[in-house]
Amino acid sequence: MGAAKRKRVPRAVREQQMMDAAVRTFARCGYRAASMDEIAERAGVSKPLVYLYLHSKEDLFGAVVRRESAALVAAVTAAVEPGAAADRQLWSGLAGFFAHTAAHPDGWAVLHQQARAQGEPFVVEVAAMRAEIVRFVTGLIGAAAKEAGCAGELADREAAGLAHALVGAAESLAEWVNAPTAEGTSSAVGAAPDRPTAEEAAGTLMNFAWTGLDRRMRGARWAPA
Amino acid sequence: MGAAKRKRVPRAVREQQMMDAAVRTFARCGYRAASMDEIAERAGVSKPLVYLYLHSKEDLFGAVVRRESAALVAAVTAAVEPGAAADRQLWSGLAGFFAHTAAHPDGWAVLHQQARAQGEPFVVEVAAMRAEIVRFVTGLIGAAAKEAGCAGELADREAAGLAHALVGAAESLAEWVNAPTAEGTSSAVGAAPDRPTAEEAAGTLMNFAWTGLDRRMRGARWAPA
Amino acid sequence: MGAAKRKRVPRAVREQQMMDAAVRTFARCGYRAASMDEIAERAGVSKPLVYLYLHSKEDLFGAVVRRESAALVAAVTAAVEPGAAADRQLWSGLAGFFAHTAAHPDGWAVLHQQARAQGEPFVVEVAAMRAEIVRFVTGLIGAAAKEAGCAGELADREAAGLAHALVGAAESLAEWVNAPTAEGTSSAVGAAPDRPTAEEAAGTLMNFAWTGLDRRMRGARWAPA
Amino acid sequence: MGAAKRKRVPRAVREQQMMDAAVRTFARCGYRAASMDEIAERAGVSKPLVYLYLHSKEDLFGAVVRRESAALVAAVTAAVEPGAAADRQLWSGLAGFFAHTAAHPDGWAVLHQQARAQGEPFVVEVAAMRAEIVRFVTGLIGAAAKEAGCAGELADREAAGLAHALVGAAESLAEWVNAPTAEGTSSAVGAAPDRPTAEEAAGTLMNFAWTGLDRRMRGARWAPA
DNA sequence: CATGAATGAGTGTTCATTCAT
DNA sequence: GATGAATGAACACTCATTCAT
Repeated sequence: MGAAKRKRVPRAVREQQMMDAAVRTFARCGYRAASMDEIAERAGVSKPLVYLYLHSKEDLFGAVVRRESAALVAAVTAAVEPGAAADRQLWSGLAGFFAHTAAHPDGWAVLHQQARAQGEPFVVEVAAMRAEIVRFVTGLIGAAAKEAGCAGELADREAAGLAHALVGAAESLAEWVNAPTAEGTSSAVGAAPDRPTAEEAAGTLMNFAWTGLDRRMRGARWAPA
Repeated sequence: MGAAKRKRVPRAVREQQMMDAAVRTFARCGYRAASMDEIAERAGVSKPLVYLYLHSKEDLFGAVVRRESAALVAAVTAAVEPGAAADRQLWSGLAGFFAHTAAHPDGWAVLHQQARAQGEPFVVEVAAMRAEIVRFVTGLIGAAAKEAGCAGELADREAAGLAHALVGAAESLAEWVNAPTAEGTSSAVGAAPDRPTAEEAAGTLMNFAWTGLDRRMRGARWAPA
Repeated sequence: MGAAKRKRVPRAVREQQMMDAAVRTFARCGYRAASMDEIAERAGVSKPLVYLYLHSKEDLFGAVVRRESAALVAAVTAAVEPGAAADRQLWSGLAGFFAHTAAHPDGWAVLHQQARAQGEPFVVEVAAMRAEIVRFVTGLIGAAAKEAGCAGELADREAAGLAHALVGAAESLAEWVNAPTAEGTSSAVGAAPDRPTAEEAAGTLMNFAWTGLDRRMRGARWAPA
Repeated sequence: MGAAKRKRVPRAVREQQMMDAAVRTFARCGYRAASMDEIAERAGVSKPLVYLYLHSKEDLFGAVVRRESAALVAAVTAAVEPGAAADRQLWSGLAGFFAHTAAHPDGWAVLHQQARAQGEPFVVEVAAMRAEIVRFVTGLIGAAAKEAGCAGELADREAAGLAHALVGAAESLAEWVNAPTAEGTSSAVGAAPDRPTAEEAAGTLMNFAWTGLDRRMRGARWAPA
């Protein structure tokens, strides 16, 4: 009696609620500044329950990082059309990336800003996820080169470098595009009219990157002199 | 005996020593996890002296961010040849950027990872510095468009977007190139034994970006269909 | 084993224990010199618990001041016989005051010496309590004047001044009476071996003050010439 | 050169300047909260000089207490007319007391609020000074009793109690009278019109106390029944 | 004589974490 | 299963105090 009796909720659901609260809190305060008290309160449970289910702050953060990493990779993977041409695949993957980060800014902040700022265990985890994406992009670039009929022209190492650059460009663009206004909900009914959609952002980047890649794959080169 | 008892050192010098220690500590532990005790010890002074000169942890971090920001901007600025062609300027600026981040990884980590993960005062400060660089790159892209004789073709807003993408690509490449070991998990290509020089990294990026920009400025466009 | 490990005690009780410890510590060391460590130890709990319940040193001191103020006012109020004559009421109130300060010397020290030596928030609080008592005494003086049939003779402002003087006299007497040892330096009379009871002290003060008030109310005046 | 060369000043003068600064600082912040840095700065000298002359914070506070004690006693002593009648002497002494405390509120605050709130060494010192004044008043009361021709009627112990009460009443009245407006300068050109002068305050107190004493000395008594 | 440089020791405060109920 | 009660360990910050110059 009294303050709205807590409903009995299965463990899996409670864990998700806790992680939801943790994502928000970690994104807004940073890993260290976020307190377990605040997370528990935001999740609407008592602190010992958080420890019972998720064992420690470090474990909780790790779980959050893994969940958000998986969600991002899943979103990008689901966005690409498997059989399409390499450029089309790249474009749709980028669109998926922009859409997901726009829809889940807190998750993206945890991955991109918080996890990378903490020590060993987390940087590695998020780096692995990023490496997976880079590898995927590297593959697309290689495939495109093959499609263009000039396989040997582009060394594996250079392709990897280009993929890294492209992924970095996408991240930077995502931050720029999502920055000014605050946490939009997913449905996006009231989005500002001048904020580009995910597809537009992907188009802008392709416009810049793909043409460069395309010419590079055909043997063009820039030299300082 | 032992650790040179209480050497008298002028204030300006001590402040630099403290900030050096702070850069290392903040880069390795993050802002919150770094303790003033550790910073003081690494600087070879007592904690009260740090407070006497730099007033608070927040002030110290701010001073560090400003010093490293200024150093990075100075390095990039010093690297470009003022009268040269736009592409040449871009290349040399990129080379300066890669060289500086490779030479000062801790400073770069503080700017790129730590300061952006903390709240209001610092994100703004480092964002301002980044904006300055983006503006410079935007200017170069505009100049290049003019040199190429196709001024009206490229909207200001698109040029800014391209600049953002390019800076992001450079940051990403810098992290890849300067990484202690490769982040590959499975088989992968792995890190090359010979880390590329700053000029090489700048070349790789120009090779990818400039050719794309060049074609884009001449009206080429990529479209999803 | 040893000091009763972690006994579970309800919050309300623990808070009183903490405040008891705080009263002793603040009275003996002063507000600033008292350390939260010492208070916690004397209360038999750990420091974080003190902070969990009482939030800060300032809050703790404020809570102590309020509790002791209320206790003193309650003791004085409870001592007076509501229907009695004004002089009788005054006498019994004084007796209550002397009895309470003698029984709770630490509480009295916190109110009279420590709280008044600290800044804004506390001086005001204790001044308000004192003003309440002064107001009560002022009322009694006025009532006595009416009883004596000479209402207009005594201006309100003079009555307030007399009340202030009387309260000050009582405070001073209380300190003298409750002093651990006499403060005489040279020969002096020294402390009497038998400390007067509260009723005796009240009598002494009435003997001095009431006769003066009585004559003053009948129009007597002292003039320097 | 540069910032107004400090004039060479004899030690005795410098010490007085330091103690002036200390009185202000101790009165406003309290003993513990006052920092030697602030005192030195307010005195316009460097901190080591304060230590050279006054050895420690405790010594400095002690010196201040002694100086202000002596000044108060001297002011009261100088105010009484040696040969006059006892009541006249008491009145003029009270007037001296009110005048001095009004003119030196910081000194009075240090004696009455700060010194009494600190531990052993200072409470004793200020208590001794107070005892001296109480003894003087006790003597006056005895003399008055003798003048009134009823020596045996008033026991020494009761006279001492009355003196304590009278001194307490004076202190309380002084605080009431000096409280509302802030630190007036000594000359008192712009004093509020409704703040009583020292002579008026002394008159009020005599009006109340002396008539009571007078009757008491003639054998009158108040009794609870 | 006077001071900038320097520190040991301590303060209030917070947090992740556990147990008894 | 869920929670109020409780703590060990650490951290940012301050201050009285002393040398070397």
